[in-house]
Amino acid sequence: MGKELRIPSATIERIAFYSRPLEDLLVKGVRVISSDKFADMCKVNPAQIRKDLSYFGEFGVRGVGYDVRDLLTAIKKILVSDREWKLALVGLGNLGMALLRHENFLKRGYRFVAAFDVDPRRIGRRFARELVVHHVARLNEVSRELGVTIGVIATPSSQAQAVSDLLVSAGVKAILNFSPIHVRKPESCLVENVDFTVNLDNLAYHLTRTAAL
Amino acid sequence: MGKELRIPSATIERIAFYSRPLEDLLVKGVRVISSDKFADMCKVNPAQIRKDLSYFGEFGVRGVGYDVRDLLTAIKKILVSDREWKLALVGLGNLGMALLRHENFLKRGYRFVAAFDVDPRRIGRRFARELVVHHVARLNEVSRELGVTIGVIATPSSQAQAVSDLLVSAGVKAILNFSPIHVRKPESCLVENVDFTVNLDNLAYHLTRTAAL
DNA sequence: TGGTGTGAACAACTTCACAGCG
DNA sequence: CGCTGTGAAGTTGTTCACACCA
Repeated sequence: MGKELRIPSATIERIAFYSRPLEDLLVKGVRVISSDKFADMCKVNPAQIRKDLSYFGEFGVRGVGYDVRDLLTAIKKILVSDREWKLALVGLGNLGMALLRHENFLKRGYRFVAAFDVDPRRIGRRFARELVVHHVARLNEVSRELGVTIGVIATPSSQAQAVSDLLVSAGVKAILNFSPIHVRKPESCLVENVDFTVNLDNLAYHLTRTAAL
Repeated sequence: MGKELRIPSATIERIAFYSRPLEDLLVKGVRVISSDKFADMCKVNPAQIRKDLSYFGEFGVRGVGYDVRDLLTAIKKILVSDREWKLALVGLGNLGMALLRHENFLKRGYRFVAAFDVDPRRIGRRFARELVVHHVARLNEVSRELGVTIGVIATPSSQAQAVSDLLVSAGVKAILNFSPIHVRKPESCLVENVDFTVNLDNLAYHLTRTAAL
């Protein structure tokens, strides 16, 4: 019924994921899908899907299912990925470069509008039309000017805390952190950490438990 | 007490994370740490840390705390990251290249021993000492020969399912999947999915709820 | 004394089961 | 009739509180 109650963060993550299979269905020309079939695609329980969606409203038709296009639109609205978010990248090493060039971000409304590094060989380099690499010293100035809302840290971990502080003082309210340390930051700033080796550790652990190698 | 009981998967993920701050402490010369202080570093509840560790044994000393070096060793043993795991990379686009060059993997015992692509310009290219890029057609043969245990998918999503099937048929038992689709695979094969845009969706959602922009 | 290890209380999340509607 | 939406039951994970030990 979508009453204004506390929404489980697990629900948000699943909702974000649902949009991908929905896009597939749309491309394939599927118009309507039941929670049962969709659950199958997403590998979750059908009730889970119904409940997740019910936090935000009533999107289905009883006896029929969900209209694929409408549901996708609704989800994008929920996630606020129906607007464009401006990102700043800090650190243009291998990973940073790959992120800049990664097309999925732009497809989903996340646009890099600024990039920063300390290496003189990288400064001044140009990507896409509008994106120039600046020295980190100009982070505050440039970020504010361009209206950056999300910062992406792709520096060595030794720099991550300093970069985070800079981003915070530049008014950036959310950070996606690819360095393997948890940065210290004020309450008002949100951080998501991404560390691939944690995923590998997980696989390694479960590999040795479940399947004998 | 470390009885052989079911271990929460959330515990495994945290244990994997604990090793990072522990390494920092070790470098700084800190010998012993209490669950309180360590919890502070990791931003979790102290009881959580004690309980997580207690699933695997008794590592602490009452009235004192945990020996940093011993605990780190114990954790590596738990995660089986005290041995080397052999990885195969499929897809040498921007992301794939960045992963190959990313030093953190090797530091933590994950070594790329093979790489595959379909682009003729990439095939035959050499990385590090021992790593040559092969055509995907040779995936089965080369992977078996080198004893690959974990496959990493960094191809466009259109190829992800086919690559997954190939890896499975080459006897690979675990996959780290960077493409934004959930691949279909047999029970016996473990998959971890990584999709940065889901992290961004999360940030975007919480940004608009908590802080007014 | 001070900090671990852990049963028991609590909180969060998931699944069930079915009423209710198209 | 079939499938959604949802309270209630069940499951899993987290935190408390304190016995116990170095």
